[in-house]
Amino acid sequence: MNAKARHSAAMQDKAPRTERGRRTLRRLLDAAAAEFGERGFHDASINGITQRAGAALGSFYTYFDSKEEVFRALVSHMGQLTRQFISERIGSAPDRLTAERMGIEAFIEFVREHKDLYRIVMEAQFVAEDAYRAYYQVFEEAYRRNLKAAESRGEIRGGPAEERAWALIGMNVFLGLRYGVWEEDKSPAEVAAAVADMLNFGLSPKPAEA
Amino acid sequence: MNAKARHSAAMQDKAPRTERGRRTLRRLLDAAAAEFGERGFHDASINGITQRAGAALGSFYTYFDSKEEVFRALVSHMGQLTRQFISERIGSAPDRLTAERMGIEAFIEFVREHKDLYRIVMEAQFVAEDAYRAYYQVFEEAYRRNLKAAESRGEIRGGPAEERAWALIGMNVFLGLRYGVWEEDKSPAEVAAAVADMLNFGLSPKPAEA
DNA sequence: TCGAAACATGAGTCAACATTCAACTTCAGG
DNA sequence: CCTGAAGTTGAATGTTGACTCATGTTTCGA
Repeated sequence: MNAKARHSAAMQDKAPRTERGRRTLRRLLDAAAAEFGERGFHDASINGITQRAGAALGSFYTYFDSKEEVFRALVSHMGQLTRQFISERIGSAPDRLTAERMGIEAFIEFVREHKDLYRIVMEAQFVAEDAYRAYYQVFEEAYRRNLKAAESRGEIRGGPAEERAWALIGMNVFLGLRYGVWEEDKSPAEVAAAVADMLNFGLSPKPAEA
Repeated sequence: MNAKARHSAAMQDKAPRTERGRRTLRRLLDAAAAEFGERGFHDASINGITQRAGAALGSFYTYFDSKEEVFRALVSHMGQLTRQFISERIGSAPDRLTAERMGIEAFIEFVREHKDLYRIVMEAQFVAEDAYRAYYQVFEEAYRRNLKAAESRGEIRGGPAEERAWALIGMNVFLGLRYGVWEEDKSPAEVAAAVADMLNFGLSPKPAEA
């Protein structure tokens, strides 16, 4: 996916045309991720971004229309990275329940490796709510599809896919926050195994009615 | 819980001493909740708050030291309201699994009635992270205690309480966001029932091994 | 080699608040 | 009906930082 497509229509005119331009854009994007991740949207400054990127203040506006636009670009970028990483990691799962456990493990690992971008996604709820909703909407749809498919294969018990999807997303998000961003005191595998057990068999000591 | 205790040591000197003062403080608090809830921390202005409260700009500083301080006061206030509401609602539950379902239902209802305060809590992650962590820490501890107790009563299968607690918190948070804040297209009871089934019996079509 | 398109630069502009403060009002107790 | 503590007022201050733009430099096709 190239820069032009990634940043949508608003960027058409600002897309770099030379190799030098592409390098500068990349540096600005990396710098912005670091700046936003460390200081949050409002405390981040364009100055800080260009400083980190080793570019002049004005250069920022050669590639972006506003502070919010880079932010949105980063949210969208994170969405793609995440989906790609997770889907690669759970691709080898023999069934949905295993996929669920591997997904949790992979997600926590991923968050640890991309704390900056992850904080940006979470902050998007307040800076670019539409981008935030879109981000999770995509996950919800994927989850729904996967749950339906697994149900029809008999891998899981039948039930409403939408509510389950949001519940699973919430679980992942908070596990990522607690064990990925806040503290790394437990291994992702350990956390995933613990939660997967609850997810597979439930909390009830008695099995479900037929 | 009175205003002095609620807003901690930092407010000692600013506590109102007369009835008139208490009324103004209350108006400012309500106005601040509305302003922060609607516009977010950074777009909210002290001017907007005092305007809504029908007070003068300077009066704000008679009761608060800074913009961030009211914000923190509101986060803490929301924590108390939430815990009180939920615990009242699940007080009558015969067992933990029922409590879990009732808790989800109550939480979604509560969020619907307090959208402003709920957005403030979520935004606290970026405005006052310590307050945000403290908020969820309290829930985690309560969850852990409840899960342990239920386990020892044989109401639920044994397992790691901490990971389960964070998973359950995440579920509730996202269900509250989706079905409480974003869209009210499903009844809280419906959502709670759907998720409680997954929580009780798991997704696996086969029961857990002994 | 030349010219134009791309790109880079950073001082300067400008509006938006958070916060302060000195003057003013209210009101209860004496 | 006086006095001082409590509360109210909003103009003024000061800072901050996004965004502009005129000027300069680099790249590259012809």
